[in-house]
Amino acid sequence: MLELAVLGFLYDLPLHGYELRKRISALTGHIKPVAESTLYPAIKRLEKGGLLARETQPGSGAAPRHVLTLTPAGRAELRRRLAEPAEGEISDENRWFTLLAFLRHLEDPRAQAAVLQRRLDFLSRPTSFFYEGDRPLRAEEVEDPFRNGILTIARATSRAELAWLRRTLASLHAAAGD
Amino acid sequence: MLELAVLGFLYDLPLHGYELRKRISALTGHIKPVAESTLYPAIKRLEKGGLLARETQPGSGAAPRHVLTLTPAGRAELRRRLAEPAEGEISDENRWFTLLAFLRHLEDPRAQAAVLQRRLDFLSRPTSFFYEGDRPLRAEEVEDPFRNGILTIARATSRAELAWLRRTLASLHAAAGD
DNA sequence: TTGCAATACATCGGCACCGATGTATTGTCT
DNA sequence: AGACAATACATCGGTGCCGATGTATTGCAA
Repeated sequence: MLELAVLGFLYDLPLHGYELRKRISALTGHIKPVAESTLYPAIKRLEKGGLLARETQPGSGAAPRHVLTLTPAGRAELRRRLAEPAEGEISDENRWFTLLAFLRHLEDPRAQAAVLQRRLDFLSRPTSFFYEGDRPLRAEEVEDPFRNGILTIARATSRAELAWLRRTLASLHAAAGD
Repeated sequence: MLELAVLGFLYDLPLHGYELRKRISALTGHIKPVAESTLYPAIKRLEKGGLLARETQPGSGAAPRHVLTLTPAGRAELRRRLAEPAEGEISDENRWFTLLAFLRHLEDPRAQAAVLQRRLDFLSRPTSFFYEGDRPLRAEEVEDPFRNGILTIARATSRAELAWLRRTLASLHAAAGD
């Protein structure tokens, strides 16, 4: 999730770590804050993997800035991660949102549609948080008001997202000329 | 999140690790699968902390079962974690849902209401995933269809959850005689 | 002028998580 | 008879995450 965000933001333009941190905080910070002690090692990892290069730029701020630029390998890697997301990227809303935030970088509407389709398939599978044996329970069958809330909210989210997915898939298919 | 689920399930009745795993998988497994190699160390941790006790029960299955029971300290700890959740439990939907799944164990409707109120406050804060300077952008202002989707879906979820929160808070206050 | 917040980076130790792998038994399908 | 899934636990190495802490500068407010 973190690495995807780093690659995603740098795909647009080179940034230094601190600026990157502010952008990631704005994107997902209200849900799950990003610690500096997580970001800087992540940058180092990506650098060691040849996905980004750093150029030290003195002046302007306090400590010398390290401006980070994606290498061609880094650009390819972002596109790969967007086109072939792990199952967790599809099922976990937090990670899915991060992926969505950068999906435009995939350019090919067919590839974008394929990713949305995976999320649609996931949301279409009949799953619940609560079961009676193997049978998923509906909200109406759950007496506990808090567990009922989980199902009520999840259903509303699912409905809204499915509608959006279908709408967006239609316009992507139109764009691709299908 | 994992520890909370363990404590939550055992609050109802003693279970062995394997059964615990199945219940946790049913609860959150479709979002984020739980690995055995994460569960067993977590059980050990809680045991070492004096929150649960294990009783070896031979027979029945394959390997001898370790039936896990919450100690009084474990029961108190669950109530404490439910009553005083960390900020991440409030902001992260996955963790919030886990908390909701066991909030009934808190019994006192006033304490339950206080927790729901924290979530309501969080959802009421004007935040976005995208900003222009400091100003949060509305869905209508975001051209990228995927980022627009994030805001559209988040708004629908938020609306549904706020309605549920207000409804449930009202009935909790009624139950508490406020 | 003293102090604090913001800018900008970095390290370290502890710990949680996970995939891989191992052990052993029961039940079922072929 | 043999294969395989399910039951039931456990360990180990690698790695990512995080809080605490450190360094150094700029700029604003008390």
